[in-house]
Amino acid sequence: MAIRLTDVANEAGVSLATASRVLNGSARKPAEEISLRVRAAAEKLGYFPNAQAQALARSSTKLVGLVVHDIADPYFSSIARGVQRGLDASGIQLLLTSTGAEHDREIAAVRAFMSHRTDAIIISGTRRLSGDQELMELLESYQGNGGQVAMIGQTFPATGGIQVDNAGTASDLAGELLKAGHRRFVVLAGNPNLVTAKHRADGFVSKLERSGVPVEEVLHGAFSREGGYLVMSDYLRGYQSTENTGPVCVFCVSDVMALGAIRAIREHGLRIPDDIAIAGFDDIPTLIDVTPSVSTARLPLEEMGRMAGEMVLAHSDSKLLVVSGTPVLRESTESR
Amino acid sequence: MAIRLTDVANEAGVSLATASRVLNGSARKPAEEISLRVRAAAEKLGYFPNAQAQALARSSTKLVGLVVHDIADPYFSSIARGVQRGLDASGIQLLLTSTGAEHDREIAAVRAFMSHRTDAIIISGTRRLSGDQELMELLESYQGNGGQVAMIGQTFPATGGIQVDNAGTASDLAGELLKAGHRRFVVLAGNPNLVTAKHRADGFVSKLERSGVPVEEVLHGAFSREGGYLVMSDYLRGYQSTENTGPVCVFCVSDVMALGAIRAIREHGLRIPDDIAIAGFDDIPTLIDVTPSVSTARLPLEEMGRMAGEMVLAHSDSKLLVVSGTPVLRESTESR
DNA sequence: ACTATCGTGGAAAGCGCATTCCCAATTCCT
DNA sequence: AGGAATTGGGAATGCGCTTTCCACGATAGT
Repeated sequence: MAIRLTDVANEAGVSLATASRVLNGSARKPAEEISLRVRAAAEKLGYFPNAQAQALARSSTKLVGLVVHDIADPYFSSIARGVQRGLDASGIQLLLTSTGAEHDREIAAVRAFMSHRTDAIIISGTRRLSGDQELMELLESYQGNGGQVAMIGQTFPATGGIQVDNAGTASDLAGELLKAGHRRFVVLAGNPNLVTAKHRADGFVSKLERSGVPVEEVLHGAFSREGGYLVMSDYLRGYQSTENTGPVCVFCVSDVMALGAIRAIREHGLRIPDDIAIAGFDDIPTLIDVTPSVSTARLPLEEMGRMAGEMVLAHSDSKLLVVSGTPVLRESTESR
Repeated sequence: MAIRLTDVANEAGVSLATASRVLNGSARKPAEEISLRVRAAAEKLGYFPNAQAQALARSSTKLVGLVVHDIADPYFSSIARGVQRGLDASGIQLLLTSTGAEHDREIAAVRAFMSHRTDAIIISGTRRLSGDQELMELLESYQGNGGQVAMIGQTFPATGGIQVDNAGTASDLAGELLKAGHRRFVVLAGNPNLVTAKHRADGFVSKLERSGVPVEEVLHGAFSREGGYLVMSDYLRGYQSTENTGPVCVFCVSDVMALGAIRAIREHGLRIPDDIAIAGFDDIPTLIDVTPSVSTARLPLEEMGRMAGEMVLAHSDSKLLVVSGTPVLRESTESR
């Protein structure tokens, strides 16, 4: 069907071995004159190396797999963009899978990547408090076979990657909110089985406790826009901001949840931040177009993706990078 | 390094051929008892088929390539999610490349996909008025070798895909805006060399002309948030909404541009829609969190991606689907 | 001048799997 | 009961490429 290297070799009147040597990065460089002949032949015939065959013969596929929950979620798409950037120069292709946060599909994705013998696997999704056993074993066996693994957000002890200091960052954010004058807090903690959500909530809560301003309520729900919306709607049914205490400040463990919550607040006819203040986590790019501007803890999402990409390229034994977020207070938590 | 099919065959005490037959969808089904033995061996050894080798032996890679401008752009990430959905059931993997809208990288991406012998290539990016020759030839040769091609948005005559009726949709939107009472129009037309941008602008402009309400200005710039911001900022320097004519209605040829423009309007201290009205195109999911809600022409982005995915799976000779957008007027163009 | 090095191109052996033949064992038909 | 038709497993070939390993001529060394 397509042009093979053999055809090019014939056309150029050289052996297969020689053709391979000139067209691909071999250590041995054939003579200039021969090189030109081969290159000319390849050009003339429109030769494209068969990456599958190359992968089989060498033992590297030049493929890396990325698994995310949902590529249309700005959190993940920012990371994906970063990973692309990190891989860009090296001519490596990205195999992408959105799992919809379903555990089974996550595992299936990793299996598929293993089948495709990707040189590395990058996983950006939230680890669970329990039930990650199978995934972990899979990844360890993958690593045992020479595969690189980097996780973004939460890492496994054995795999390494980019670890976010969720608790510390949430704690910092709580501190800033206190400084800003807030004294009433509620947290939308998302799914308590996701370690990311849990660490963020816990970090926030314990900082406030240490400061003598315990949170009023910790509400659980889905770790999504929908979850933020529903839980917030529910909460608002009994909500009152009293004159003397001022508005409650709601901390959502992700910006996406915060956006859902904001929608709920609006529908309830309340004003932000006058009647209720709100803060998120991540600083997804979407926030730039939201009014009022929403307070959050900024994570260098794209950068994190890039680092993960570069990390797996480096082939160094799995490192662990810890990144912290920085609180950024905006209009949504302004107190008057 | 990893377990091979041969190992499984040995473990099960059968031939390589038999092992292959039971573990992969072969026409010939070995006896039940043998099948069980092989499956048990595979399980025990932790066998993963080598997709590269399979691809070489069969002649299909179970890979499809998707090229977009920027995966972090909600327009493209919506489409990407749709494509994933469309491919989901079939166990096909997605090879993703963001090109940053650079022509060279677009071509490089297609080349890479061809090298990887992807079964199909889906391209979602804006065609140019000129300079697409090379890409087109590449795709035709790819098709000649049995590859499926689907383009999303703008298609090449030879390739097929999901064609958006940009002109017609823009025209409809203009019609609605007229009905809503607007009489002064400006269009931020983006990059005039992108056929998508051009068709949208042209469709809008000509509808208004036919209606006897010619647009006041057509402004060009980058087809991006930045572009919308800059061009709008520039325009606003000389802007006045007079009492008798009411505010100008600015049509941006994409939502992303509209968001940039809105930022500019805000910074300029003007209110939407009181001082200036604005409409976009695409209805990207991001809009849901923007206030005031912005008018636009809704495109079923995710659906388009899904259709493209299913189209290339169908292996039918490249079809062409035309989709139209539907105008949806929201707060940003409310006239009082 | 003769042997000990290089430097270079070619032949051939895989990489891991699908698949076409081929052959032995059954089953079927008359 | 005997041969034909059928079933089911195994040996071998090839997918397109990389990479030893060889052979050969050119160069250098003493």
